[in-house]
Amino acid sequence: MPELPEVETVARGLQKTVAGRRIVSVTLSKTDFIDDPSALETHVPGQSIERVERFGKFMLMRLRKEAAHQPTSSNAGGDSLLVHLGMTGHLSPHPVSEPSPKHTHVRFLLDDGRELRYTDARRFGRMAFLAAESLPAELNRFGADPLEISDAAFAALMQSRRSRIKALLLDQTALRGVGNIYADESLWRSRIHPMRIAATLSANEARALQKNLQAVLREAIALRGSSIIDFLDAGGEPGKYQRRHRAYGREGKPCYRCKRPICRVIVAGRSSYFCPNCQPRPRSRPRQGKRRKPVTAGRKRTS
DNA sequence: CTCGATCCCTGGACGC
DNA sequence: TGCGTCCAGGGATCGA
Repeated sequence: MPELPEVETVARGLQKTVAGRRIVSVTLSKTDFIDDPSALETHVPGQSIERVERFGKFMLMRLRKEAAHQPTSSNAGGDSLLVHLGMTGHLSPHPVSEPSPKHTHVRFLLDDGRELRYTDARRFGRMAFLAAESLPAELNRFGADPLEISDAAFAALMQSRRSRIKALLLDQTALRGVGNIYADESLWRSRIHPMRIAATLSANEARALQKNLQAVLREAIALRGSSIIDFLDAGGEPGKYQRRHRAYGREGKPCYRCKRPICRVIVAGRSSYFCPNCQPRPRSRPRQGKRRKPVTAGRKRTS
């Protein structure tokens, strides 16, 4: 499932193989995962792919109009194409002569005779053409990049939330790019239970989580991501990071630290793998309503 | 603010 | 061999 490292891998691959190419035409089949299919068909042909970047779990393809009088400042204010791979999305260039696999929903014909194809069996992905003026608002909906966030901002984020840490890590408006695998891996490394309330993490725990999250993401990028089901990079190659998983997908298998079996619980609607020994349950059950009586003195004024 | 439930969608795993 | 059922899971949405 493409998360930050997988998307980074694909984006780097596309940057090498299709940046600079002009899109000659666009062919759509299923379009229910595209924000505005006709805008895509209308505005993309004729533009060239200036750069391919990652933004959270999105691929951000910056376009440039070939027409002569466009602002030459290039990447500042062009249109762009946003692509989310969802669970099963693939985006890669192929010779047009090569038959398209099933579930190929978008084909961008390039000026060098290849085709950039988007295939996605489950169509959990998303594609959107964004005119220059609408890009900032779209990107602003998302939180900080976990690899770039400052220590202070990460600590402040943890302190400000009463949600369970696993849910917070998955919240794209808080941090962009973290998904189920890397959330679990970073919590395991940090010895933090997925149901801990974020604001109850100590300063040391928060710092450890930040560093471990960043380390996990960097290592995964170096190994070109995790291939669980069918992730493939832009060159059709699987990643290798799944071999390094210490928690994710290991229910019942021994913890790499203490040998006790890894457990699975559902948090934030997602399977969460953790070691019950190394990652102890929070003391009080999160959100149990009435615990103790309001006790005398101070009710904090909350609003 | 935060939660769980529900839906989207298809293919792979599993049981008989 | 074939069929039915369950499950995975990112994200949007809705009601609590």
